[in-house]
Amino acid sequence: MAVSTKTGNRERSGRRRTAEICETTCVDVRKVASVKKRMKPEDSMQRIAETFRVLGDPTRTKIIYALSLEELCVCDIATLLTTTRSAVSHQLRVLRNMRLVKYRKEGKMIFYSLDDEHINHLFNECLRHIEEDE
Amino acid sequence: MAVSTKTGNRERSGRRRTAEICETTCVDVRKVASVKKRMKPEDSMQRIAETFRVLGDPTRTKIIYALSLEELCVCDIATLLTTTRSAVSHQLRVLRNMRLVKYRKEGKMIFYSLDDEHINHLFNECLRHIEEDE
DNA sequence: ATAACAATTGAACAATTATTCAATTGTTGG
DNA sequence: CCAACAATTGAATAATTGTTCAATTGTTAT
Repeated sequence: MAVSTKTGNRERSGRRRTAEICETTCVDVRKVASVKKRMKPEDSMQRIAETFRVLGDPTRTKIIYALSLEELCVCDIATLLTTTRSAVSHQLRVLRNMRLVKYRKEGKMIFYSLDDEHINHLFNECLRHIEEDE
Repeated sequence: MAVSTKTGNRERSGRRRTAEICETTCVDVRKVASVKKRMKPEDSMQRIAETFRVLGDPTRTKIIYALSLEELCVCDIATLLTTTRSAVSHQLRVLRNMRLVKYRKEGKMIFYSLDDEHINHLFNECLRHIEEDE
C-alpha cells in the first residue's frame, strides 16, 4: 500500500525537521512534475501490472505457451505440465478472467485456446528480451 | 511445485483403479506429445515467467513506465509514486537484477534509466492489449 | 574529521497466492 | 435413472513477497 513519506511519520524521533528536509532536497521538482503529467492514469497502470502478473507465474506461462501452439483440454494441459487437473483449472480461471484465453465446449470436454494474438506478440517480445544479451 | 498426478496419490481412497483410468482417458496422447516437443526448454520458461512477474507489480510497473519517460533518481521516483525511498530502492534492486534498468552515479545521487528498448516494446504491446477491446 | 544526506540493506510483518484435497456440477452412454 | 468422468470450486496450507522501520554505507561540503 502506498503511504506518504512527506507527512510526519517520524514525529517521535525528535529530529523531525532534518528528516523532512531530507525528503525533498534531492528531488528535481520540475522533472517530477513533467513525468507525472505524462504518466498513464492509475487504473491503466493497475491493469498493465495485473496482466504482467498473470503472465508471470510459471504454470500459467507454460499454459499460455502451450495454447499458442495448439488448442487443448484441461486433461491435456495437466498431462503436459505433469500437474493436477485441479491446479490447471484454477489457473485457467485466472486466465479466463483476464480474457487471455477462450474456450469451446465439446461434450463434457472443454477446449482452451488463446483469446487474441496480442498475447503471442507479448510472449515473443519477452523471449527476444531474455535471449538477446550474453 | 509440480507433482505427478499419475502416480498413485489416491492409494487410500480404495478406488484406485477408477481414479487412474480417469487420469488418462481424455488425453490426446499424440497431441500432447507434439506440443511437448515444441515447448521451450524449462529454464527459458522460468526466465520468461520471472520477467513477467517482475513487471507485474504495480510499483515496479510505474517505475518502469516513469523511467521510459525520463532518467530519474531514487528520490524523484519516491516523490512521483508517493512512497518511501526504501521501498523504491528495494524494487530497483529487483529490476537491476533482471537487467531491466541501469544506473549512473553522479555525486551521491544515482540516476536510473531503462536498460534497453525491448522493455518499451513489451510495455506498449501490453498497453495495446488492455486498451483494445470494449 | 564531522555533519548532512542520498541510497542501500536486513529483519519483521502483513498480505497475497499457488497447490492440494475433497466435494460438486454437468454431460454422455449404458 | 445410474455410473463414469471431465471440469470446476472451496477451504486449508505453505510459500512467496512488498512494505516498513531502523541501521548502515558512501559521498560531498564545511
